[in-house]
Amino acid sequence: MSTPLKALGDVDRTIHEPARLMIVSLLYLVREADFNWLLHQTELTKGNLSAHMAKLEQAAYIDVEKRFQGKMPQTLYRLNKAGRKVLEQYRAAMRKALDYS
Amino acid sequence: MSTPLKALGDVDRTIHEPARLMIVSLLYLVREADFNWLLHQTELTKGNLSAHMAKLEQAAYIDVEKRFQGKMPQTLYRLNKAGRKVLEQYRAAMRKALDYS
DNA sequence: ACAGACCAGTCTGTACCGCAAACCGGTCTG
DNA sequence: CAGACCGGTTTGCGGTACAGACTGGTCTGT
Repeated sequence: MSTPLKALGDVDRTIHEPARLMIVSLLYLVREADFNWLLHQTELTKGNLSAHMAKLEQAAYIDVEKRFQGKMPQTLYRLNKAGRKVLEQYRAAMRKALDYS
Repeated sequence: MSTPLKALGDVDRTIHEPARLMIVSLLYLVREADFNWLLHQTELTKGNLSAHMAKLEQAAYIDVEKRFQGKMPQTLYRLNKAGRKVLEQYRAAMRKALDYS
């Protein structure tokens, strides 16, 4: 068993990144969101958001659905089971690590 | 006023880095430590630890004292006022950001 | 006295990463 | 039909974490 502080050594870097932590937390709360909604919530640039979403997809933490809303393309994101689990573990680990006198 | 999640956008990257968060938390708790003690506590490599300490020093979060312990060189680190404050703010921000249903 | 192991760190090279701006295919407006 | 706008992706750049090689010096054994 390792101490809460040492556990920081192996936090999930994919989620630890602030922008992605924000995104993943949002998805955790809303269940589904499109690119633009995330764009406005996070206040990231488009390029930046796109890159982060790609990373989350590659890590297989989110499911991505591309479709057309009328004639305009739209991308939908959902946090999947793996993503939800990783976030919960991350939150627990961080809270423990930050919780001292 | 920004929501706790949005506040993630401007967390202090110097402290957010897991290795450094660990170091700074340790220093917060012990008040003073030398290189080797940190080395063993964190299980980082020497090069890595050295680089992190340099960064913390450059950010002016720690005070560094080089001296000799007998004939061997020894470096002592202490978290200064700025460092303590930044850590406290970071902890508060992270707890808020991670605290939702 | 000298060689080699060890010690406390620092320096260097590499691979990755976050970021914004440029770009792209397509749609809407005048 | 030209130019603004929309939903994203790609590119280029600067910065960063990391491990391993290196440095300057001390200790041990013979």
